[in-house]
Amino acid sequence: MRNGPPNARSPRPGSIARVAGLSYGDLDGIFGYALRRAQLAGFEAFRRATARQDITPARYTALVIVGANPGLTQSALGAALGTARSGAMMVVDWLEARGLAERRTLPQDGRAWGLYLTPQGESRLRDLKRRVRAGDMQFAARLTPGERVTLKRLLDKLGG
Amino acid sequence: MRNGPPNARSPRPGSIARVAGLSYGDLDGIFGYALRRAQLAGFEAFRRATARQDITPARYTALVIVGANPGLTQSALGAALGTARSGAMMVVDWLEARGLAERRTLPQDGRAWGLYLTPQGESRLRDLKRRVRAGDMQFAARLTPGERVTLKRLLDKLGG
DNA sequence: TATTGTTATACTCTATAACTATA
DNA sequence: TATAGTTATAGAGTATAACAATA
Repeated sequence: MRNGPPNARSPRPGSIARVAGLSYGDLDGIFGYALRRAQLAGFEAFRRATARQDITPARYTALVIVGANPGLTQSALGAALGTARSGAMMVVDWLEARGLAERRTLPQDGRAWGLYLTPQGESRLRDLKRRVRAGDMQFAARLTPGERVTLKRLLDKLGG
Repeated sequence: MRNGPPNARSPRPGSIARVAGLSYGDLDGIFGYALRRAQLAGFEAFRRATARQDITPARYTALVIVGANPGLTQSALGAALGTARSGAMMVVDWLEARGLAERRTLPQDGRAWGLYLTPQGESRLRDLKRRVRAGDMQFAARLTPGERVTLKRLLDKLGG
């Protein structure tokens, strides 16, 4: 059963704090593992920044991308999210059910929908952007400004 | 329906290659997003390195940690994996069903099991370590040696 | 009382396949 | 025939709660 406030996300696996006295063996030599740990800390920062917002990283990503690419099709959104069409469908259903986005027919292609944020979606996105940026800056504050620039450059080399 | 070879993992969401001509808006300024992209690339490297092995990052992590901490309890393993006891149970069931690990009674505590790798588990782990290390090095080869040292240091500052 | 392991259950996410309507 | 969207279904992963045995 859920124990959080209504419409809140269930707690993330999130904090995998190191267990004192435990050996992590080879894992500490694997970049993939270090990336995973850092990314979970980033998830946790996102979760804190969007607490009681019923938002997830995937939903936030969809909001940002639709906002930045009005008229986008669901297939294109699915490609951007790295998910199948059916997954994009569910995200768009979720956004539409909350009045944040809408599907409009496209004159040039009767098969596809164009996706657009509603005014409430735009407003909601502005608020979420503020929260997420602030949480992300707080998360990255463990690094110096120079380290942040370096990290961003190296991550982009690895992840595109 | 599954389309891979028997016992293979289903394909990861994995490659979220950038969609040409799409704007990613604010996402490119968020460390959490860059971390997520890089980590997915790392997952993909892990998947390639362990193809047709029916292994997952979580199972591999469990193997390494049990191997490095013989006699570990399931609760401690769950804490290391950042999962609930029931989740640790399922991983251990999986390892035990394949003869890779075993539960032994602990004289000092009748409630808990001690976890140990079997000889097959040790052997399998040695092979997997070779594969994972090689895949990880290939993945990180996109960086210079100096960049790799720097990245590891910065990730550890973020993820513990 | 608290903790360990266990079981049962529910929920989320995602992939797959089949279907329709358009191209 | 190919593609966009839709629907239904299945599987993996994980959290929660309740329980028995032990501390």
